[in-house]
Amino acid sequence: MMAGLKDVAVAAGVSIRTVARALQGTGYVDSATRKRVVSKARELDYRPNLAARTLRTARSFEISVLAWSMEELHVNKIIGLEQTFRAAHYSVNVLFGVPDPGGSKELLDAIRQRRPAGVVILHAPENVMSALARGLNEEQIPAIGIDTQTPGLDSIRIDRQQGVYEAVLYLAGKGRQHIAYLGYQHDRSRLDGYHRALTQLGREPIMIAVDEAEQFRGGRSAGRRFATMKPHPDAVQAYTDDMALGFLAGLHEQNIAVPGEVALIGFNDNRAAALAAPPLTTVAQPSHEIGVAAAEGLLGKLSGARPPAHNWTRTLSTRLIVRESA
Amino acid sequence: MMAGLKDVAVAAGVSIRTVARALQGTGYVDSATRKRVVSKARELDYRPNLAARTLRTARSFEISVLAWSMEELHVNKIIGLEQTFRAAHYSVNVLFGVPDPGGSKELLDAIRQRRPAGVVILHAPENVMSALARGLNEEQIPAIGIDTQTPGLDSIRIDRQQGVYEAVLYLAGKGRQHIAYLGYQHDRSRLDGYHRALTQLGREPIMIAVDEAEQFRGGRSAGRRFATMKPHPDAVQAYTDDMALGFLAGLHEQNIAVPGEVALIGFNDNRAAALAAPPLTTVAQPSHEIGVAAAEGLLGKLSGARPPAHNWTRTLSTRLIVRESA
DNA sequence: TTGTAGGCGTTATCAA
DNA sequence: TTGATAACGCCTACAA
Repeated sequence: MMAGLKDVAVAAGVSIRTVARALQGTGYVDSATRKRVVSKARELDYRPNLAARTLRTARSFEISVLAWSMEELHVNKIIGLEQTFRAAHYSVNVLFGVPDPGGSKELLDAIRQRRPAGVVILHAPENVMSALARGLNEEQIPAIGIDTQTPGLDSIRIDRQQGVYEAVLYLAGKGRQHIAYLGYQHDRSRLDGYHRALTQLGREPIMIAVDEAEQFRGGRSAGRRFATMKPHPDAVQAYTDDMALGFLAGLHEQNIAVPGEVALIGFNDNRAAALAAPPLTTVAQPSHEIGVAAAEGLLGKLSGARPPAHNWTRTLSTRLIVRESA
Repeated sequence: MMAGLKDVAVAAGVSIRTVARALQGTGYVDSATRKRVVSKARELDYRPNLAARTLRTARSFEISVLAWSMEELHVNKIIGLEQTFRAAHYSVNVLFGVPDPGGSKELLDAIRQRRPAGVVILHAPENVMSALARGLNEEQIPAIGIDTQTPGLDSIRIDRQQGVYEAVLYLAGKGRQHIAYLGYQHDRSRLDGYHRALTQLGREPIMIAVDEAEQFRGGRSAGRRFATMKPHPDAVQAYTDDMALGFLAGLHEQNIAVPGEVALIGFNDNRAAALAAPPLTTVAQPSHEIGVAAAEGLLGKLSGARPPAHNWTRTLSTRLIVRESA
């Protein structure tokens, strides 16, 4: 059996209370006593019973992480989360996607029952997010979002705009003259970065608009049309790696050389980017770091520390990974 | 505040003992009373306090999942695990890799402290595995492995041999005459499947041996040598998608057409396979199903059900995903 | 500086 | 068929 407070108390010849004080370092304990207690505790391999502690303090040491999908990019964030929380003696449990759309109620119930110390919410559709944020607020459960924009929910964000901006300047620095953007018209963040860079360079933007929801296919059909495009780009910044890889596939079918004829940069640094022919240069999200930052933010809240200026919301920078496609 | 047993008891005008009996359906309760209790419980949205229950019963409803890396293939397994366990009212918490090699002690401690109802172990180096399996055995914590071979640990396995066998027959069925295997000499499972198929076809095996640990690079340099190979294959079964994609990159540099000149099949169905140019035909692991099977196995153990013939160990089949490369 | 005692919400024993 | 009541292991107000 695993040793409890009482076992240690008996072994050290003191009361339970003294053991508790000695172990958690709070209150006065004679230093000789403390030493004896600590050594006995170690010897018996004492571990607090978390269930008892949670029952007593009404405060669990679990963090629930809510993920609607488990796309590759989330994985490293979650690893960052888990490692940081574990180091702080919290354990993480991940709840994966609620299938039904009206299901935020059900999800909230699952969370409430688990009574987590805090919740991390990965990016999800806005309606789900706001319902959830409201619910957690009512329950007084501290929460932090990753890549969310919901009002009232602190969030760790990624500066996509700046990432694309820098990538485009990199392309220009390599001597590319006609730098196009491949992506959706309606999604602003990256597109704004592109426009900012082109304005600064004093060049005309070239938009290769994709309207297909499936990114690889959208990129691929754009790649197939490449030869007919006017003006003819010699560089392309894509919305994501998926789309860039589709584009690459389309170009490949047309025997257009990358980076010879066109340089290509993706976004996200999916694993597939490194495995492409040629390996894709791309703008990487600092996924692991994002997870760590979110965990730190939530731990800050839990510790009751005074929030910093931006209320725990932070924006992290991307990093350009140069491979062979540009 | 969340309603407890006592609240329900007061509301229903009975003792808490009766409420407990009514709710867990054990022991005699007057059916009218039961109805009243149940309806009150629902009305008050009663949820058992899991910490209290765990403290009392010394039995948690948590499953620890041990993963040393979070490579893409593991993700779907873990999702399958989590969903299956959640449906059975268990929650899953994932512990990610211990960096230090002698760290299985530390990991074991983390597990012991959490006192999980059971543990799922994803494939890891054999020395770690066996230390862990022994430790869990000593602690009497039920465990199941995924893709492990450790004696004494039940495991859900994948029939890679058969998967490659079928893929090679598929290539032959497409009229390919010279089917090569690209991979490591020392790794038997897939290679055995390849040899079995070639023997059945009455053809000579063609081995393209890779000795580089980094699979993409190994595959790529093999692809670059392709033109000089004798006998000259018109089809290749690769060890993994990573290696296949490297091979594809090498071929691409040499302007060798796929599947025109060479057909190519990968293994694993990594996401990158679908995003290649051309999209890669590959042998898929039934990852989600593996997770479900592991969860079911462990739940079976937990329920104390009599183990089936193979002691909860099962082997699942792969599935050929036909895309454009073959 | 140390110890006693009560309670967190459940389950389970024993009586009624 | 139901109800007091003890106990799980920990934390902490209060007393010594």
